[in-house]
Amino acid sequence: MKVVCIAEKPSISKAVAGILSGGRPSVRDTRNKYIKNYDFTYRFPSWGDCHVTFSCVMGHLMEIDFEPAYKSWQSCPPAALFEARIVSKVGKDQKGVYDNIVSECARAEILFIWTDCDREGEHIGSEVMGAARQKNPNIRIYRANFNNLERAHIIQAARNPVALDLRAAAAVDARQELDLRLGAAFTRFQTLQLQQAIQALADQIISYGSCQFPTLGFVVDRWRRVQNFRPETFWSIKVSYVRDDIDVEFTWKRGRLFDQLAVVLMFERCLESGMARVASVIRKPTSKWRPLPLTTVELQKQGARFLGMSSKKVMDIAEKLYNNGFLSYPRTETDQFDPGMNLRALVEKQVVDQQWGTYAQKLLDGDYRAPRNGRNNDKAHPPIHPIAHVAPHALRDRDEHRVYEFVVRRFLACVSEDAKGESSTVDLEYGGERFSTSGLIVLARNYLDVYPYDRWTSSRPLPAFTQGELIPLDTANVTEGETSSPSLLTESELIGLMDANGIGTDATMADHIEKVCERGYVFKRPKGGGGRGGRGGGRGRGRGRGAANGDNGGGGTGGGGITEFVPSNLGVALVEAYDTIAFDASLTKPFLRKEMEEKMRAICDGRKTRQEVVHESLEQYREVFVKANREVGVLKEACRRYLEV
DNA sequence: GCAAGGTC
Repeated sequence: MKVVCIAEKPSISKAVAGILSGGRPSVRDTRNKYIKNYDFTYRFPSWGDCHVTFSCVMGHLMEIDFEPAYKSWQSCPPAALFEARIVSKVGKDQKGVYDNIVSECARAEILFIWTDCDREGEHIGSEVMGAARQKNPNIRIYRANFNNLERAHIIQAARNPVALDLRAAAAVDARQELDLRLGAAFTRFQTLQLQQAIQALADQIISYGSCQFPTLGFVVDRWRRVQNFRPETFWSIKVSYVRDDIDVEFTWKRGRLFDQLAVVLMFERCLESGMARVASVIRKPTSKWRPLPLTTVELQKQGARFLGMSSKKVMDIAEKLYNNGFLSYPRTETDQFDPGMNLRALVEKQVVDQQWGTYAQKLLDGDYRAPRNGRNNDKAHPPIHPIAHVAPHALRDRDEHRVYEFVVRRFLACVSEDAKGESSTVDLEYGGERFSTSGLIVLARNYLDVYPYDRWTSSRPLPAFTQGELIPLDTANVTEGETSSPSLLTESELIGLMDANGIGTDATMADHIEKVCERGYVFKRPKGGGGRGGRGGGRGRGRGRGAANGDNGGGGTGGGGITEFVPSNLGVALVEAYDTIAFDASLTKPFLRKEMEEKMRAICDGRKTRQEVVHESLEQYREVFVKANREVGVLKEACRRYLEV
């Protein structure tokens, strides 16, 4: 019996073939330089002794597009793209991969699919199925259910083949079709209309996509909040008392109020009451939790915040480290380690390191703790962790080492003890008002010793207070302050918003951010560099031309500062126009994407068919499209206003 | 010349 196994990527086929063959597969080259065929024999309980060929694809095999007749932008009105026939073909550069599957399966009895166990993985599996049936329509098809590469888990998966989830594959089919139709129709519509109407946009592509537009929307939303910000004056009461040479400031429990008269009245009541009384003294143990296992989103956020790199750059580096076998797969939503994973063995690999080796050894000597579990599990990949130790000099690029170092420190922190401390809180009662101060003593830094990205330090020590004692305060004042302007979106915040709103996936978020820069919808600039407030802070900049501000190459290299996003005039105009045209269905809001997620879930659950979802969604999109066409004047007007000043 | 999703 011949069995052909196909994984989603080279690393998986290599790892699984290694486990099932007992480390001794024979290796054959294919027509793709990244892909090998691993041959070995294996006894499957249900199929007996088999000749196995283990190979893989590299992501999706097929791509969809409109029939060639619709290729030219002049060939049809954009609205026709809602009905145009779509064809599926072998992807560019995928011919060798495709042919390998066709020929390997031609003489096989069984196709055993080992793609990732997520929706896209089911879809890729269905593409592999199509290729396998090309020359062998009767081949039997199974799927492996696995979500990590632990030996026992893989063997378990090999012994218990399941069926491919064709509903999940159908859900992806629906998403692909809708993204293509909606994206292409609106891109052509906007581009053709605006190029012709506005000189400054004559040779610019004004693309629409269900991820790029909401990404732009986030940037513009925040920018508007900054523009519309007006400082407000607030008042508060502050009291202080010196004991043992320590000046202790107590803050008002009410925080701050925007009513000066009210604050003054309360303050007077305080003064009239004479002395303050210590209402309570509470000392209790406290701790600062160690971080969760590392996901892609978290890596990108922290990379932007602590390493000063763009999310794109962090991902590029992480992929490179993965391809060199230093890091595990960098695209994961999972923040729980599988209980079967041998994490101590991974810690052991780090004891040789100059910087954190001693710490790793301490973990092995007894400080090791099982990691915390987060709430996410994509059922396809473990959290990002180091696979091998890499000495600093082995990585020529300094940024590569900084990303590697972050992943290692994060991993070691995950399996450490929480930091421990003692907090003390002293509450005062003064003229019917409550005041409070608190102190912290860090008793055991624990994970903080290896994870400098978190800060937790002891405050100045508090003098001793006794509950019930009366205190003659040294100062008591009404203070005045102004609310301060929010700041523009940082990359870390943008990633957070995209994640929270389901815009893009772990693998694509950085691409969407890059895309809106490339289209000239938004610009990046060093945080704090642009000065804030004042109308026009972001307006004089960028004529909506293209990624102008010279950031493209080195996006935050040097490990330097944090960047923030400013919308271009074009970006602001687009958001404003679509908010006007159809606020409830604005294309720059995240909900189209959220609806899509819901629809895909409906297909997966069997509540709806692919056809039903596509049909009803197209109906809905067509309505928005018709409205946009009818009110194209609003779009043009907005662009004129912002671009032809 | 259009999307978003895999992966290299």
